[in-house]
Amino acid sequence: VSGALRPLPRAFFERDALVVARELLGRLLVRRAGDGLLVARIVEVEAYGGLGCDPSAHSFRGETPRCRVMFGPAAHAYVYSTHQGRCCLNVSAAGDARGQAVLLRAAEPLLGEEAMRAARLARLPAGPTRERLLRGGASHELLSGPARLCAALGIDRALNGIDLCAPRGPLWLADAEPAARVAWTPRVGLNPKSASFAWCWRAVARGSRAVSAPRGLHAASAQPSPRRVPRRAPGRAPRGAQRTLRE
DNA sequence: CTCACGATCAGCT
DNA sequence: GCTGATCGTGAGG
Repeated sequence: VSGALRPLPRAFFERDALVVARELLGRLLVRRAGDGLLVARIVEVEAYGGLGCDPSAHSFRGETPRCRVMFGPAAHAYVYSTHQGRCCLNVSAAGDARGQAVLLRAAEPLLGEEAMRAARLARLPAGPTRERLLRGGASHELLSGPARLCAALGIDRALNGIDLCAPRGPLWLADAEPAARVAWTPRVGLNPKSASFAWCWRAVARGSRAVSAPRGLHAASAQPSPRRVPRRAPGRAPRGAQRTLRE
């Protein structure tokens, strides 16, 4: 981690959500925590296409109190709550009231890993996952999921609506080398028979161990014109499983 | 690694 | 009421 960690300019986010998603891979998420900073490298995102265009976007049917931020200016935090009091963080995109946003799904800890671990542990019940994190291993699991990422960085709905370009704000995105290799996949956890399964809205940085595991149905039947690509991490043996990926 | 299951919550129709 | 932009467990490969 080097450089000034200044917020990316609003113009970065005033583009189509798919472009913003791609550009965000490899960039830094920075959280002010007390005296210090927590910094993580973004490795998995999902674009949400917005009003009338993306059936699984909260904004698909128009503005509601919950998704209001998606219709506002770009580069604002849309934090919504999901099961069990968990939260997910999005960044509003486009800024032209199309209702677009990008969900931050996974990241790698770069600075303040122990504080992130402590924040995760504070919410974890006794069990094998708690034991893993207590033993200091599994750092790739710390931020590997949208709600895990929020828990580790202390992001909750108190941050909903904040401007992520504010100079001394609690949360922002900073420049870094963009991810070199990117793969697009369908969204996690939706039905392969649904029409929207053909769309690849999810982007991951290839080779990162912190990418959240596929849940629910497998991506192997993605359309259109899927290409089967063996997934491998640098320096590791190829894994047995194959996933359908589109460049 | 994968899958199936269920906890128990806000938002919406 | 019903439905998830989820996560952790536990069993199986």
